[in-house]
Amino acid sequence: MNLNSIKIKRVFEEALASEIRKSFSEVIPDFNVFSREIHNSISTPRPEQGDLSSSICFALARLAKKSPMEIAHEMASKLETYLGKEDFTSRIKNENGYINLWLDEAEYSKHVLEAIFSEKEKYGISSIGSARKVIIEFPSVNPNKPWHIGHLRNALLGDSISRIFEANSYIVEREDYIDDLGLQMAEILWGREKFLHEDTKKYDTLLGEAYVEINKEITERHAEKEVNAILKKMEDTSSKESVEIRKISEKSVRAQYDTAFSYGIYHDVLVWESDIVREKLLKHAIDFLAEKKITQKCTEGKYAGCVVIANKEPGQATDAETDDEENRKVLIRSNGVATYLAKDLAFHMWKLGIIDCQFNFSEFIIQPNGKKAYTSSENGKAMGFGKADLAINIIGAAQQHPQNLLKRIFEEITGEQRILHLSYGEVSVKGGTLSGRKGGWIGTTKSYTADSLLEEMEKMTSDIVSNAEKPRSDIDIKEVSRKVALAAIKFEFLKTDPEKKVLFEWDKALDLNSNSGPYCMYMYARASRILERAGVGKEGIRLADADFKKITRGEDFMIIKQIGAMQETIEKACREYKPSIIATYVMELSLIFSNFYEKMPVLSGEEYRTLRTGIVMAVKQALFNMLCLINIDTTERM
RNA sequence: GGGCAUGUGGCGCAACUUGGAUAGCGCAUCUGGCUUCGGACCAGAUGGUUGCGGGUUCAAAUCCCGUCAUGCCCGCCA
Repeated sequence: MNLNSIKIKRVFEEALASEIRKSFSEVIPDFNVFSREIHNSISTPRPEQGDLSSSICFALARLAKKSPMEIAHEMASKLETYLGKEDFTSRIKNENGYINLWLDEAEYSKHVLEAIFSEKEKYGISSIGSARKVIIEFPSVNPNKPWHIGHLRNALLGDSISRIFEANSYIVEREDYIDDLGLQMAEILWGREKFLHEDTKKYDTLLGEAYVEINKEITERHAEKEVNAILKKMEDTSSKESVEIRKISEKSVRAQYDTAFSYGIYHDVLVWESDIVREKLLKHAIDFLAEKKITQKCTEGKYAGCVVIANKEPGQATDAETDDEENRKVLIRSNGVATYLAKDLAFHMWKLGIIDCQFNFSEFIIQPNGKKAYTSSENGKAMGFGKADLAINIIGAAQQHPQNLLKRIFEEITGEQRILHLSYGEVSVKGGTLSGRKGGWIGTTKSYTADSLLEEMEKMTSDIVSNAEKPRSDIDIKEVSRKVALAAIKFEFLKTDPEKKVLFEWDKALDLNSNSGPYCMYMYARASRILERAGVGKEGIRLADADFKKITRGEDFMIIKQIGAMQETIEKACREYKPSIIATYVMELSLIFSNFYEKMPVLSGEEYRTLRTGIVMAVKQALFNMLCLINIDTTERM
């Protein structure tokens, strides 16, 4: 059994609960409520105060009308009987009213190293997902432009969240929604002859630049009606307009996916708006909602002739008195055309398997990781996509309201919370926004595309790699500088809480001094070299030869504790859907490791050698596993 | 007008969900450290009324009320 930080916490909690039940049950009104308080009272104190700590005596003090110090003193001595070798607990002390628990550092270290050596890349994974299927949608960029740095944030978040959910035993389907029937594509169609010319440029960039021109022209010539006429024709998926725009879109998406691949981002399935329309998914959905009486058809008033739905977010009352005109949202306009929300509802019904609508799928592309990405299509065959237990949408904070509406409607339909919206703050640049319409992504000197960001970053890293103080002759400069560039970008984007908005500035983005991605990679490379020097090959070391009595209360044990907390961290990142939690963990581990090898020589000193080599091996594995969750590649040398 | 989010040393962030011991990390600034397992490194120092004002509590960055600032959302657009 793997006794990591989660289980030790539970052991401590149970000991506390059982002792408190014995001594304080008379003053505790509801023990179930109080056990929650016990759970929350446990935290990790600073190292000199122990390995786990509980502040529960303060709560008991009020109930029992005694001082917390007194209670802590009595409790500590009673809790000593719970200490046991099998839990690796060795000491209980009370201090200032807190109860502090110490682990047996030798035994716990041995246990953690054994666990990580036997589980290797599986160490730290959790089973909380219990094979439930989750469909994660990202980044769903319109096919009329290249990915800019805002789309990149979305894609990196989606990719990392996918990895984190997989590490928690969810079955993950990475899905990308392509809106090839939107207004923007109609505009492309309107102006393609005048503005879209073949070029050596990447097709998505070509299209994006042409689109900005086209949009300007439409505004100047007041051609909105002509565009709308095209849009209407596109709705018929057999029309030549629809067929042509699908062709243009596919070419553009392939170009966008070259960008995705350069960042190591992959998908399982692409779903196209045009296929949704062809398969009449929308009609099925509207019928379903009408049958459930969730929607209604208005016959009079402002929304006469429309199909509408209550405009309320989760938790808001849906009773009749607030159910006036203002609180409705249109699904089908009086002219019979569906709104965006209606389409989104229909699509989510497919995602969650609420209505049965079989799309056909065919192979879209074989990705560099060897996995095929499939696409919905007119021809092809039925496959097992969709029908998920949970749908996660990686969508900007601007869409909070429609996403909440969506969540609420599905809560009404299914009676449970099966849609999650991972909302993230938008990326802006100094001059303004990254608008696709106005071309904000084009920038003034360098364009704010994901492609040029990687290109610029690679220039920087290749410079640093080749001009290092002690240049290495045994590395492939191109390969290493690309890996470092990617690490720098990914770490920078993922270390920040998704909720925070980001102001992108070139000089800050390219400042590698303040970036932790390469630092963590460096620590991995250092660990590799130490092991190489130690002569550790594939067979590893004999842990039985390690003298665990030599573990101190310094950086060595801090590393052990950090590694023991890996599963806890992976679960937390999943529950809160925050890759930044993983990034912080990796950063902390790197910092401790750096301190460790500075202070504690690994190779000199026979009696320490096997033990510390083992710790270095464990660090290397832990860094690898966790960096993988934020899609950062490691390198043995740099 | 209504709703959501954000506000923490000069800068960028963490801790807020679940109140707890001295508010943690990086950059920048200053001072030190390589004949030693890789200097993309390490040690030390300077720098904070956690936007502001109340309240709850033995205890508040964290919870509650108010307030200010910034950004976003609120269409028979997508």
